[in-house]
Amino acid sequence: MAELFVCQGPDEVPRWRAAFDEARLVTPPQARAQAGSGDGVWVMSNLTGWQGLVSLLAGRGATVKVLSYTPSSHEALRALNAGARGYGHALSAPELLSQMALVTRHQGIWVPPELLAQVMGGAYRALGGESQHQDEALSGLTDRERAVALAVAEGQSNKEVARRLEITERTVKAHLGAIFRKLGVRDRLQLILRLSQREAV
Amino acid sequence: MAELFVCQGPDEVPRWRAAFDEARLVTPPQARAQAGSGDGVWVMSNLTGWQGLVSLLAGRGATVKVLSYTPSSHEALRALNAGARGYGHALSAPELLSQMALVTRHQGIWVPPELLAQVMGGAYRALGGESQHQDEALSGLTDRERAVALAVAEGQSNKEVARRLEITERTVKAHLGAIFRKLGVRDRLQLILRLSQREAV
DNA sequence: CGCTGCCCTGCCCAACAGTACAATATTCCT
DNA sequence: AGGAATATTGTACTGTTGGGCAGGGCAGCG
Repeated sequence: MAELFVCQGPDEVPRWRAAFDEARLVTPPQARAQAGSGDGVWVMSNLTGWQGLVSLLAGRGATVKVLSYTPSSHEALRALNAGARGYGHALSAPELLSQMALVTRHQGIWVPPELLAQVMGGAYRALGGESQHQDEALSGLTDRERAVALAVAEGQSNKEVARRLEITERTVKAHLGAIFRKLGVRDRLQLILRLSQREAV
Repeated sequence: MAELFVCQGPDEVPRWRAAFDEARLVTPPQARAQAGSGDGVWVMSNLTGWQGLVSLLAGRGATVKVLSYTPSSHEALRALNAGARGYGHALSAPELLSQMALVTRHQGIWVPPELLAQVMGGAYRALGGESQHQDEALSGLTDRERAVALAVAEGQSNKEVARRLEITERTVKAHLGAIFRKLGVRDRLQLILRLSQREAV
């Protein structure tokens, strides 16, 4: 039961020390040799062949977390698919790293909140969610809210939506507020990502 | 900060009591009225309109977990996509429920291990060949601009991009200005639409 | 006849986005 | 040496966005 950080150079020591002072820094070959069941392993995604390493260690029973300097939903999916239980930014705050460790140690999955919607959206579409994705997300909305959501998903500004629906900008905002709340997104950007990301059938 | 179990009949009381003796059993309408930010809510997937309820409560800041008598990867994705942070069997052992609560309370995702591989595998296969349209649009940009564009395309704010790339917000704006000019879009909304749509150049 | 849900609006405010007008540093090419 | 492109940051300004507070109108339901 150890905590291992897999990275290449000695300059690659972000804030891990602050979160885990008992941790050991190791190179990929060392990790292959040492890590075993029950260990917590952190792998940097800038290592060549990190996915293979993750698969190997995860298959051996280790709890693998992947850290990246440039997190993305695609990389997150690659990591999780390889068997990682956590994925996050390499420069995350120590408290966040501790949280990741806690969650993953208890059979949980940890992904940055901002990537979660995308990762889930991708996974959902992949498993036969098809283009019902939009309809389903929109089904909980009222008629007016749906109209606003669709217009915003086309990239229209509040002013343009207001003109199209012949209502005030204030009303557009009111509908948008309800949409954000119901769909659990924080702003129109996330709304667009949620609605416009579906495959070309 | 309360723990709520949403179900229809009184006969629907699995082993929750054992895991959370301070919990309250409520009906869907009561849940809508009472649950708020920070609350832990458990929703049965045999309720009609459970997805809407999950969206609503999750959007409100509650930590929602979905329980099913017939778990499937598909239903799990529906739950997570609706904003739930946990999904499991309604008759799970109390220790498992406690674990779910712990994990989800710390921003983690909890899904039965046997479903996880299925979910992730499907997602990964489907996302095999995505970014080509992106490469095309991004090819005219410099390295830095491309990094900014990709981050923005994920829905990140200027502040978040600045943190990720370790530069000032002002610099992010500078890069964005160049991106808008080169790609001929007026703002980040249009940028997202351009990068996330696969056809129609 | 109240109650509730949906729709519409006004005023106001904090935060964020985009840009104009700068300046400084580095690198690569002529 | 000089120029061009890139990367970085600053100050200041305008416009957009999201939302709190507050209200009006209309339909359906018990």
